[in-house]
Parts: sequence; C-alpha cells; structure tokens
Amino acid sequence: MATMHDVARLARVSVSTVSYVLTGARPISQATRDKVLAAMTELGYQPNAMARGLASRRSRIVGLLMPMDERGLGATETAFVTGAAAAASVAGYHLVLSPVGDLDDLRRLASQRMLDGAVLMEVQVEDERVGALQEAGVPLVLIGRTGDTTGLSYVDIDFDQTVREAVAHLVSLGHDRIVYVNHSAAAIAAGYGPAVRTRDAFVAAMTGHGLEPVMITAEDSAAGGRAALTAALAQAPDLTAVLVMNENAIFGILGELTNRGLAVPRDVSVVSMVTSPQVAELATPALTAMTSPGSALGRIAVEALLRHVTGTGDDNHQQLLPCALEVRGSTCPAPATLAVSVSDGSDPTGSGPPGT
Amino acid sequence: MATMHDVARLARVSVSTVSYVLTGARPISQATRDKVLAAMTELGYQPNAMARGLASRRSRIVGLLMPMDERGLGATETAFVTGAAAAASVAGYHLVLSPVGDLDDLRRLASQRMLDGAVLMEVQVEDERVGALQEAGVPLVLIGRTGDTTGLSYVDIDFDQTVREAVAHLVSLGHDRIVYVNHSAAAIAAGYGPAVRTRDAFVAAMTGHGLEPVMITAEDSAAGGRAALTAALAQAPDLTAVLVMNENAIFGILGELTNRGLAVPRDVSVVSMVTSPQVAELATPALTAMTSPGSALGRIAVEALLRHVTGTGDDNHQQLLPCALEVRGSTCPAPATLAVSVSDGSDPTGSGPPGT
DNA sequence: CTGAAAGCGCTAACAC
DNA sequence: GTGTTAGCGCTTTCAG
Repeated sequence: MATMHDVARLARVSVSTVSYVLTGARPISQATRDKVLAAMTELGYQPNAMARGLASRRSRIVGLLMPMDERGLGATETAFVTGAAAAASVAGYHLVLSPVGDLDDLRRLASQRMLDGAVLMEVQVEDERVGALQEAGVPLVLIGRTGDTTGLSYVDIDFDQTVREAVAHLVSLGHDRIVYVNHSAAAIAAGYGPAVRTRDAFVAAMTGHGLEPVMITAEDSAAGGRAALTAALAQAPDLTAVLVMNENAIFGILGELTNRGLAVPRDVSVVSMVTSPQVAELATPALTAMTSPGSALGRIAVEALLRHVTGTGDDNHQQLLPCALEVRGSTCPAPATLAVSVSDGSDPTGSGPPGT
Repeated sequence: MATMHDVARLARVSVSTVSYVLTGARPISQATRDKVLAAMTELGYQPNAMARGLASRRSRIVGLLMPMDERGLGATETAFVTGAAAAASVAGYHLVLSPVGDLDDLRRLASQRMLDGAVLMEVQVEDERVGALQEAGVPLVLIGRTGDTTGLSYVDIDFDQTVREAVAHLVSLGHDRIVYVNHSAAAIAAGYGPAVRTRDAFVAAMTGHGLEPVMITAEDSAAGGRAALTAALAQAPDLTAVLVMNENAIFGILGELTNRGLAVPRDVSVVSMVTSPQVAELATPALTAMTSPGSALGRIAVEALLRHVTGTGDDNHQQLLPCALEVRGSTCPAPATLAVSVSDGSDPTGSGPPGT
C-alpha cells in the first residue's frame, strides 16, 4: 500500500505538496499537480482514512442513525437511505448506517470522534439521541421532528399538506363519510409526531369541508388493521372511504374489507398516505396513495448536515417536503349518494349529517 | 476531550499502561488497572477511534455491504442486519452498513483501510465485489454464495432442506398438484443462486414423492405474481397448492387468487418460502411459511468474519442454515381428492398424470 | 508557489 | 508488572 511519501518521492516533491493537491487547501501549479497526480495513479495511491482522520480531526464519515426494530425498513425508509448515501458520496463523504439500538452504543460512537455528523431517522418527540449527540458535539440533522425544534435542523414530511390533499381527493370524488385509520392510541399518547400531526390535520381538513372527522387508531400490524376496520364500520357503518397512514396495518384493512364482502374501490375507496409506490403496487388493486418524497428527504438532510459540518451555511435548516398524490386503483367516485338522498334529490354536496 | 495522556497523568502511570488496560494486550496488576479505570471514568475518557486505527492498523469497523435497490430491505434482510450488528457490537466492533452501489465506491472504501472486513449481502453468482475486496486485501464473508466458492467463506440458507420440507408439508396434507412460483426466468438464466437451487430442489422433492414438478417463473412484483398465477392455472388447472419464493410476487398471487374466486386455503393452499413472520402475517389469512433464519445468518457471518480478521480460527467457514416451517392459515388439507378419483377409488397416492 | 517539521492520539516493540 | 519511545500516514503551521 503506497503512502504519501512514496508519491512525493516519485513525483520529486515534498509530502506537503502531495497533501495539498489532495485537499486543495492551497494553490498548486498545474505542472506540479500533474506530476503528483501521475505519481498517484502510477502507484495506485489511496489516502489512508485513519491517518487523514487523525491529522485533520475529520473522519469524513457521517452516520445515518436508524433504530432497527424487527419490522425492517420499508421502501420509504430505504429511499431516505439511498438518497442520503448518494448525497454523501457526491461530497466525498462516507455514509454509514448505524443500527444503534442502544443509547450507550451511540454515545460511544459519538465520543470516539468517528462521526463528523449524524442524520437521525425515526425521531421521537422526546428523543434522547439528540441530547447524547449534542453533548458529544456531533452536528446533527433530523428526519422528522422532536417536540421542541429550537436550534435543531430537520427535514420532515409536510403532514398537513399530505392529509389535506388526500382528503380533498376523496371529497372531490364525492365521499363524505371518510374514516382515518391512524397509528396506535399509544403512539399518539406518546406524542409520535406523524400520528399527532396527521390527526390534527385530518380534523382541520374534514372540518374545512364541513364533514365530520372520524378517526380510528390501529396497532402497526395486519391484525391491528383488521381490528381497526371493524371498529371503523361499527362507528361509521355508512363509510365510503378510508384514509390510512400505517403501512403495517393497511394490508389487514384490505383483507378485512374483502372478508366482509366490501369491494375496493367500488364499495369503499382507500387512500394510503406517506407510502412508497412499491408498497402501493403490492395491493390488488394498487393503492391510490400520497407518495412520500423518499430519497429527497435523505438527500436534503445530508446536504444540510454537510453544510453544517463544513461550516458552509446555515446550521439551522428546517424544511417540510410535500407528498404527491398518485391515483391508482383503490379510489373511485363514491357510490351513488345514499338511496334516500338520491330519491329525494337532497344533499347534492354530499355534506349532510351522518345517517341521513 | 480527554486523551490517553490525561488519563495516564491522573492515574500516575505511563500512557502505555493505560493503553494496555484498554487493549488487554498484556497483564496489568489489579491495583493499577483500578487506578486507570477510575481516572478514565473521572475524565469521561473515550479512546479516539482514528488514532487507534492508525496506530494499530485496525479500524475495528466491519462493513455490511448491501446493494440497495429501490425495493428496500425486506424484513428478512433487516434481520440479517440486526443479527450482524449485535454480533459486531458484542465483539467491540462497529458495523457499518454501506449502501455501495458503485463498484468504484467499494474499491475506494476498501483501499482506504477503513474496513477490517466485510460481509456481502445479496451475493450474485458472479460478484465483482468479491474480487475487488480480495484485491484490496479485505477479509470477507458472504451471505449467499457465488458460483465458485473455493476459498471463500459463506453462510447461506439451505434451500434444499427448505424446499423439501415445504413440499413434504403440502404432500402430507394430501396435495398432489403443486406449482412452484420461482423468481423470473431472467434471474434463473443469470444463475441467481436461490432461484436455481430451489428449482433443482423442487424437481428433486416432487420427483421423490412421485409427483410431477411444475414450475412457473414470476417477475418480482405484484403484477408478476398475478401473471404467474394465471400462467400456473393455465398449465395446471387442477392445482391445489402453490409454493412461492418471491416476497414481491406473493401478494399479487394472493390477489389474483381472490380475483378468480379461489379461496385460500380452502381451494388453494399457499406456502411462502424464505419469509419472515412479519410478512407472513401481512396476508389474510396469514401465510404458512418456511421462516428464514434471519438474524442468525447475520450473526454467524459476522462471527466468522471476526474470527478471520483476528486470526482466530478458520478462515474458510462454509455453512448452510435451515428455514423452519411455521404453519399458519394459508394451508389446509387438499380438497377431497378429485371427484372422479373418489368415485372410482383410483389413484390413492395422488401421483397419477395431470388432467386425470 | 513549495518545503520542512511538528504534531494528531494511540499502539507496540524494546527496555527494565 | 511497568515505563520509554518510535512510529502509524497524514495535515498544517511556519518558513522561505
């Protein structure tokens, strides 16, 4: 393995010159640079990452910290990762995905000066990792948001916009009995951001359309989805559409719908929010969904982090990204307004009270 | 940030002593060790990873290289990761997941002496990464197998056993028209290990039971699954069971079955191979599956790698792990043997030619 | 525009 | 059982 000395000797320059052509930290004449570059390629030189890191106090590694629970990475999260990795690679940084479950592990990783910065995924409202990294002096950017974002950089999904557009889509199809299946009650109670924010946004959106917001909570599993649909039908027997933000429950919901002889979308329209096209396509029919801005989230987070790390630019980047409506096969116009309504010609806006 | 010198000074010992209590590379008296440890905690000392790496020529980082395509990590792959991370952590190593898509990126990573070793996931029959890492002198272990495994360490799933048990399960339930839905024809032609090995194992298993092996290929998507089921029914209209090893196609298969009014498991039993419980539970009914030895694969791979890296033990670990049959709701006894058979009492073994 | 040399924080001989 | 010290390969002053 050739070292910088070897390159310097071969190019007949000093080591510092070699170093400077590598880092670009000071101007080098074209002639010298060419000599050095030639020597490098001739020797197949690659700088030693550890030595660089020690001398420069910069590892050129940024971490993507994701709590890996058993559920695995959905396509959405995977998109974060690929987007982030690409952005890091472009900047000459390595992105390492650290499946740190343990807070102590994280503390260790951070204090060992192994990371120039970190992107946190799956951020909780009260996330201990934030404090741990700040104490260790590791710059960070969140994908998601903590409760108090003062002085923190983050990139997150615009849940308000997402819910609003999803509801608008259903309303424009004539639906007026829309049930929202959220994450679990426990998640909401714990203040899990996406669950809380979508809940509020749903209430606002429905109210804005003069409709009554009905929300059901669901455990993150197929069984949870089945139970949620059962509860939804109990609470709103005349529902014509369900809005879901729970990739783990959605298949249970669809299964239970089928079990009850309700066809999608003929009898019930379904919209899945913050969903990747891949998952949407798994269902039959494919799901109309609000597609998450997957790789963009990851890319933007890393770019903001690197700006922070290198001291280039704002160290307080806060940004929301929209989800895009992609209409597939799980939504269609609401079944002809209730027989009674049709027969008496009332309620053409479809915004009447339930049970009419 | 406290350094080793600070610790040494506070404990009134030499730096080397501190270093040795850290590495355990030579015996230290209990008294000194205690002093040093006390000093360390008092200062909140954490060794600098870069300095250690430079001096010891060991980064204590092992890479888990996974080509991240858009599909994302299934629960199965995620289990590899968590198993591997846990094993690395226990040994005091960091596991970094490197989403290297580009071979040049990988070469760079390897030549920069950043990795003490690597575990390769999603191994292809002809995998360029193997050569790249070997040239760079990076020890490696595969999860999966290349075509020629001479001199290579690997851990893989025992596809023979998996197929054999899955078929045996169906046969024991009285099924005799079993269709296997494999990966795509292209994947098989390219020599994709799991596809080729399960194909051969399926033929062997069916033949062993005196049954005719019918295999259909499917693209890795819901649409591919739907098409495959259509093809399967065309080729074997009287099929009573389908065996699948394609997590992306399985939902398409199930959807198409429903579309055609075929109930699972009443009309058709379904077994999914190399599947995580999480995915199996997504379906309604939950899928009977051959559960993959997820985290064990990751753990064993890392343990083998670390033995290799530290020179402790065989650097040629080759091991196959079985999948476990977990019976859920998608299989049941075959529909009463064909009416004709029953009425004429023939073919009790169910091994007659198709179309009887 | 280029060189010389002093570290970065740690490990691992080599001494005792 | 412990101390001394020469590097590991690079970056970055400080000089020219």
